[in-house]
Amino acid sequence: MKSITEVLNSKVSEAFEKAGFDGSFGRVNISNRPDLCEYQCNGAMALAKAMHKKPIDIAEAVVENLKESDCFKKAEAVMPGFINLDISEGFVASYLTEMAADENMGLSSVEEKNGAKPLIIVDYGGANVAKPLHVGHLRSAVIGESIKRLGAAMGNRMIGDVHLGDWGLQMGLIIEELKDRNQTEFDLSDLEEIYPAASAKSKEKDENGELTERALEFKERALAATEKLQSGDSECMAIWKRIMELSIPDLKRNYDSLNVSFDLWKGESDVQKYIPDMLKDLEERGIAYESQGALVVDISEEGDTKELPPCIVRKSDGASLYATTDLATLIEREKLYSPDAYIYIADQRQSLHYTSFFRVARKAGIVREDEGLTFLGFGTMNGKDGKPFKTREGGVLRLSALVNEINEKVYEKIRENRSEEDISDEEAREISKTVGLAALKYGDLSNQASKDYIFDIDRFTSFEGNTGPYILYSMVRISSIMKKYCEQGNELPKGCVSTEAVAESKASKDLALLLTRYNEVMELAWRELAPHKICQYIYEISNAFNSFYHETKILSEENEAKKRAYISLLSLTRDVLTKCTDVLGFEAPERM
RNA sequence: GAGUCUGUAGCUCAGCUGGAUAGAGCAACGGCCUUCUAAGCCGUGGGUCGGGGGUUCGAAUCCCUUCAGGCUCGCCA
Repeated sequence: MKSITEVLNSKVSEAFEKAGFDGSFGRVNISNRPDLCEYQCNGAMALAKAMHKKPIDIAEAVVENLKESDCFKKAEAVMPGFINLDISEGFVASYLTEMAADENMGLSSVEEKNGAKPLIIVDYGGANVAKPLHVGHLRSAVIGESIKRLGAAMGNRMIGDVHLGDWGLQMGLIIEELKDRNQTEFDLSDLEEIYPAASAKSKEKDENGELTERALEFKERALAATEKLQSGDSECMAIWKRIMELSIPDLKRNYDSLNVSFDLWKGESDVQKYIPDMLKDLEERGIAYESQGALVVDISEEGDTKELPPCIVRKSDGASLYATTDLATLIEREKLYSPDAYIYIADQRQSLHYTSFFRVARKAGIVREDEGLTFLGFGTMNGKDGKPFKTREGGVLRLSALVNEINEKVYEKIRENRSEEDISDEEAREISKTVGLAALKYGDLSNQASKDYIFDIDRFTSFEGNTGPYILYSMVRISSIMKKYCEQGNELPKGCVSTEAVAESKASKDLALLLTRYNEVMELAWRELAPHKICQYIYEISNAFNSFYHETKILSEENEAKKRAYISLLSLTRDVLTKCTDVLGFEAPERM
């Protein structure tokens, strides 16, 4: 279904052409002066110079051709040459009716490529086995999940891969720590304690800030153990398997609590087998060469503002590193899935790594020319002081602790507002989880992904204004009305929004106009990989709905047809909000 | 030093393919619960869009310059 802007564009372009002007100037925008009009076209002013005409004359000539259109309620030319447009209620209603009848609510699916919808792999999460998830993993999980869902909503076939860090030094550290403790058996709670202890041991420093001998010795052993593991030592492998057995279900639980899920639980260990051949091939084809003992690939390209360092694909000690694994992963994905595009979601600070590894992938022909490689870098989560987020004690905050803290605050809030008889303790706890998650995710996603942002628990849980709970609250209000409407013995109207409902008041028209923009907002958010645009959109819808709600008595409306018309408008509002929040990765409770 | 990103109200953020009076939320102040959930609604005050140039009929938005801050800069991930 064409977006409302596209429809208006074509109408206004036609009017330009009919008046003898270039139709491409007939582009419309949402008005920045809502007091004057709903949409505006500024093309007459841009055109005036080239035509050597007064902008107002052009505008007036165009407006003459718009007067008859049943799409516009008002079309007027205003000095110096603005074309101000109001959309007719009838047109809005018919657009919304078509939208309501469409299974995708007017969202056009992406085009097929080679007979199938595009296949896109999203690489996010970045969890490390044996290390608990901490707040640093939050953004990747939340943004990645949203991008994956958004892509799917647009009709793409999306595959989310957690891309586990399961083959690195942390394994060696744990193996050696177990040895030091003479321990062979361990469970999850042991593991949660062992890794931090081992990590601390390897970083132990003396009063001068130098690593202690014990730390150096321990780290050396851990490196050796990692090496042993990677060469398939059976004892190390056994421990590794046990760690994986314990850790992966735990990670899944953690991600579950965030409503985040992955289709693939692949890790670095899965792609080790591709590395020797890959490096050999790179070297034989002259793409990689030795430099200072390491194997590197030149990645500089014309147009670079700065000479980029080569990408190291094998360390001078022969070990592999980040780029090696990422390239090998790409080889495996090509072999297994051969997708149309990749989206990597990671900390902005890794952007150099991604440009460099993308270039190697292209240069080596690991991915096809037409295959998309996109890096979406996110900014740091800072505390109120503007510095990277830490606990009060200065440590890293576990994700689970953060989630619990938020849920607890939401619970308190519910108890402030609802009594025990009203909402049972059990239900209140359930609702806290749902609302808390929305607070957390909306707080994150409503900021531009690429920017740093201040993570302020107090603000996110205060639930006033532009927050996740506000959105949910609006949805709950709608649900409540619909439920009562059905209890009065009515059936919910399906797929028809009447002109009467749109024209009821300024509030209803505002709401209706916002709803017409659903498909273009989703398309824009997808094109720019910008979930915050969806947040902004549902915030505007919530505002418009609440204003409407406040001034319109819905259930007590005596005119049944009118009541039904209101309900159909609210029904579509709820559907749009539900779909948008679903894409953002949270949902509304039945009540709150 | 080089590259890169950011700088918009007291605070947190939108707006940036140039358009008419720069928008929200929080905080401050004032109204609205016998009526569909007040986690709400309505209103008031608050801004040299870091500074300076330039392009343009028109700049928060484009270009140059300058200041301030963040981040990155071959064997960590």
